[in-house]
Amino acid sequence: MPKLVDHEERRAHIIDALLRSAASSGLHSVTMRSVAIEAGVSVRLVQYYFDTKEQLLLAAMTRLAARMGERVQHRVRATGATTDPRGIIEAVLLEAVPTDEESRAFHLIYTEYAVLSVTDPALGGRPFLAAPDEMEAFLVAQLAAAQAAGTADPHLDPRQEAVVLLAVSAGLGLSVLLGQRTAEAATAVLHYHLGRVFPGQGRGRTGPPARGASGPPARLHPGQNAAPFPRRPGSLG
Amino acid sequence: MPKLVDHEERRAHIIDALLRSAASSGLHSVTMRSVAIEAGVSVRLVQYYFDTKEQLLLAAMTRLAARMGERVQHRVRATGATTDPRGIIEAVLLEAVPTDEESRAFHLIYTEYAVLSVTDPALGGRPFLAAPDEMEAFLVAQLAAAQAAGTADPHLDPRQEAVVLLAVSAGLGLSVLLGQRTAEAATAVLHYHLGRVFPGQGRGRTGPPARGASGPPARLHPGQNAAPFPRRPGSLG
DNA sequence: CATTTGATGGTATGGTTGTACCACAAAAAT
DNA sequence: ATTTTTGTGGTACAACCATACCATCAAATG
Repeated sequence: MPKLVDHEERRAHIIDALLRSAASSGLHSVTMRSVAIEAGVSVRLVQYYFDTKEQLLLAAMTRLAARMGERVQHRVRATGATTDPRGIIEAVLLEAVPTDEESRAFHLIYTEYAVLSVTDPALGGRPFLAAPDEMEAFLVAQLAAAQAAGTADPHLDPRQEAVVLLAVSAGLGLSVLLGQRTAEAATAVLHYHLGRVFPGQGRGRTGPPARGASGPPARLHPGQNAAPFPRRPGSLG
Repeated sequence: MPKLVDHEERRAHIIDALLRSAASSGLHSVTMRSVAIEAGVSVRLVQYYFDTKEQLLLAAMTRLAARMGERVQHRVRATGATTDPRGIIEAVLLEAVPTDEESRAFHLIYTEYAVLSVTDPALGGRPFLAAPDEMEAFLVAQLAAAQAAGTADPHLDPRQEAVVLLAVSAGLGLSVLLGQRTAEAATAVLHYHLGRVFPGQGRGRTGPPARGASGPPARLHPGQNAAPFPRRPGSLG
């Protein structure tokens, strides 16, 4: 063989370029050319390592799903204690709330892929079916453990509550992505809700809220965008 | 003036064609031609009533947002009683869960628009900013009323709880859209959660759940798609 | 009756996209 | 030293897209 080239490394490099390109102007606007330019290679090379655009998009989606798993794991590990169910659950759910620009870009592309995979048969949602299933089972186990330890409300149904938690997390994350809420507001709401699931005296409020003052305003002023990230002048065509 | 033509009626007809086209193969794949064909008119006519594609998409989004409001109102009115907060809230939140193909199509396009509006500056999310704000204020009022009437848990913070409810609704609806959950499972989870907010003996369970049997399974078998709607052979290109 | 004007069809055009094809260099294999 | 193989660049091509332009028909107004 002639030139020694690590194929996987090259593929990863190109995929990263795609993700960067998609982060700035949307997944729908990525083209073979834009990816090639972003990666600093010729279009031919993108063709060489991923025969078709479909395969490139598919590979990027797979990588994205894998990275999601790493992110959650990393967050849980960063919590330190792997034994406190509440901390673990909080870490897992908070991953869905984009805080800085990096995580915002990540979740934006992830969401775009998810929505795209609904209509595009080539993106049969395999990577999106496995992850939530595992996540849900994981949460069920953590909730049950917390109940056994006496920290979680024993009245809860772990199965249903796990689904609720996942939905709250996804819904809040999406609202932040859409600019309806700030990341801080979403985080506060998530903490509030966890306080209801874990009624320990830690964070949860037990008495009724003071009238007229119920924490930081959960929504923004109308017309004000929560996410002042730069919006490129754009296509839509 | 020559031919008598109701412009608004023509525009509505074309917009409906766009929505139908988007429902079947995704918003990203709608083109002037596809809309014209679906509407049974020439491309020139689409140009005539909406000068540019951008304006067409914008008009469709506006109509979509308006229709969302009508849908929620219609659902609330169909409940009959406009005085029972729980019923009203339940109706509002259930609207986000697509049950039949029609509502699935509607919510799919709505979601596609929402995601698209993040990256596309021409779709500055005005229609998506106003609706959730109103919805949230509405829920806050209903929750407060329910608390005053003694049907809702007085420990709740109406502001935060309204955001949680909205997030649960959106998250569940999205999961159904993505084929991760059936509409029935999502509805069951929503009922469960409302039972926790309204701890009356109506639906809510008070005791701890029986071990190993916690209602209908909230998730599907892996690999099985929750929504066997026809997926057209498709582009992705 | 003439003419203006709104509604419509058809077609041309400039640009973009994904992909196929051709060429070539360099290193390994023979 | 020749041949094969692999990585890379450039370019051509067919399809498609949004849009601009040209033409026409019909109706209402003068």
